[in-house]
Amino acid sequence: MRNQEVSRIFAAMADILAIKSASVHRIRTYRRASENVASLGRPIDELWGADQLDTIPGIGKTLASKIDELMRTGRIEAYQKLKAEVPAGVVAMLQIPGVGAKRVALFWNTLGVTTVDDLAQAARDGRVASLPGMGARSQEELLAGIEMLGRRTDRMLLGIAWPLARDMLGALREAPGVVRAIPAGSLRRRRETVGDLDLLVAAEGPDPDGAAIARSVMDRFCGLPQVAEVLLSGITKSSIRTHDGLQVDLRVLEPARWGTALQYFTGSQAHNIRLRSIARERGLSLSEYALQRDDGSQILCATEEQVYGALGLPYIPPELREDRGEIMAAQNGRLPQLVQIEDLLGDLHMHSTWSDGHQSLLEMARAAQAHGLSYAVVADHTWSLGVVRGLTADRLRAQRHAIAEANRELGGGFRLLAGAEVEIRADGSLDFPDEVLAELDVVVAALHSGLRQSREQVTSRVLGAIRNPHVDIIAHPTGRLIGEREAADLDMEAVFQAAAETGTALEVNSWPKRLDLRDAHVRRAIELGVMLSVGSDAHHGSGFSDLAYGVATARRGWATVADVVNVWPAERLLEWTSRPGAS
DNA sequence: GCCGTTTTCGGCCCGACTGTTTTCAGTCG
Repeated sequence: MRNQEVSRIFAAMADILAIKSASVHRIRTYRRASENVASLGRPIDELWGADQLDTIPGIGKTLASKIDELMRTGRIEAYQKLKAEVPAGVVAMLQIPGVGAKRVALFWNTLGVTTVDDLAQAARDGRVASLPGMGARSQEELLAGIEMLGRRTDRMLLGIAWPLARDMLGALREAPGVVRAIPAGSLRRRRETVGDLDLLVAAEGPDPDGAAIARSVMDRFCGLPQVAEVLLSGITKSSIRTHDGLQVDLRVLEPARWGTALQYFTGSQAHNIRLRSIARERGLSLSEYALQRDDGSQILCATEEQVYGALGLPYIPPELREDRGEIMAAQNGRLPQLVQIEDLLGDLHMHSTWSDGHQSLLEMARAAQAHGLSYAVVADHTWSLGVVRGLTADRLRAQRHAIAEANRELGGGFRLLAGAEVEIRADGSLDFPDEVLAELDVVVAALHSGLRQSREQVTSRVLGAIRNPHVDIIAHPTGRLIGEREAADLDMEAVFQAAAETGTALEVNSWPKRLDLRDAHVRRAIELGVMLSVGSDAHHGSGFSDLAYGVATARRGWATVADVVNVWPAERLLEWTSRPGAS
């Protein structure tokens, strides 16, 4: 799987071309190609093998031939040439906040600096301030930016960023004149990680242009307890840095322009560029403030539906706005009806104090019920995972009695189903024999060890589990932990095909750190006819709220209710687990 | 470099903020 390698090379080529002052459109082409390859969801090697590289959006003849060259020879001559032209240390200067390609070229060409350290020294010597367009102030900013490089934070998990945004917005809602306050940007699109937060506030007040109200909201924002540093503060836009290093941008606008503003600040950039092209075709110019006709008259949009409507499109849910075909789907009336959190009737993956959970069966059941579910599968770990007190066959049977008792206690309003999160062991076997699995309502199987095995080994383990007639769901299939652990080196195409054949569901695990399957895999799985289970993996009653992240990930993969098994009532689910060939 | 109801050339989104500037260039999203 060489998607990341191709993506990285194209991004690097874009950087170098920018420093060389190539056409901005050509540079953008490389960046877009880089992003599209990274979010492909299937191995680029396969597309290459099938001579289908040109089916990737933004990949034409030239880039396809470069990928082909990489696959055949292991290198891209044009990339090697570019790298030889611009020293790596010069390219690295692009990472400095406030420094773009033009300034990098300026520093390199006039000061002769070829590393960030050299550049810092030049700034300390005062040589930067004398450059055209630079001054004492920008020299200071440059040094501060270089300083920042060292303590830059990684992208933040969705599950951490979301509550942070919620808290900040809660405080802003109390400011006078604020009528709406929500997160925009990648957070609203529910990307698995976010690089910054974009907050959007609609405010109105007594003064005609709303400037005083906007100012007061900005002041409140810059004074929030989370703020470590104010980066910039204008009348429509302010940026701060939080104590944990996350940049947060706030925009304030009038309610009448909410639709265009929300649409614009939600992005993605690629989606917006495409949308604005469509506007141009209709003689309109789209900005965050309005749709403007050629004669200068404006169409104000208070809702996003109006924005899309004016462009002849239905509303496109934020999770789809990545320029991955959603606009064409919208034009053709083929947008998917995405699954919603309210559609989930059950959760097929939760734990209790019987293994490593923190609450009893009854407590977990009541928490699930409080989250709007009507059933949940008790899927505690099994004995091979000794560190979490995994269940032996005897304890598993004892647990079934406890589940029956809990169900009596719960009355008819909620139902616990008997299951287990069975280990797929390093040798490929499951840690319970078929006759034990056959006694369970739902069997979840998962990898927890041996994740670094060879592609052949680890893939064959998962395929074996999928083909076991008792196994209903594969939990967190790739085992990745975002920012901590790479996914196992699985042949995902083979996994999807086997799961589609056997009717085994693949989980979209809702833990913010997992989100596994990830969005691109969800989309590919659906294309191949795989059923999904959005699982909370809750170890505590509060864990069911993570389902929102799992649903968001499924939505980013274009999942509808028809693709998800836990939208079914318990009876239908049980029919499915006892399907032909299943236990 | 890509792409096509503007179709093989000539387009390619739009605006805020900042600093160094007397009208703009660079960066960012």
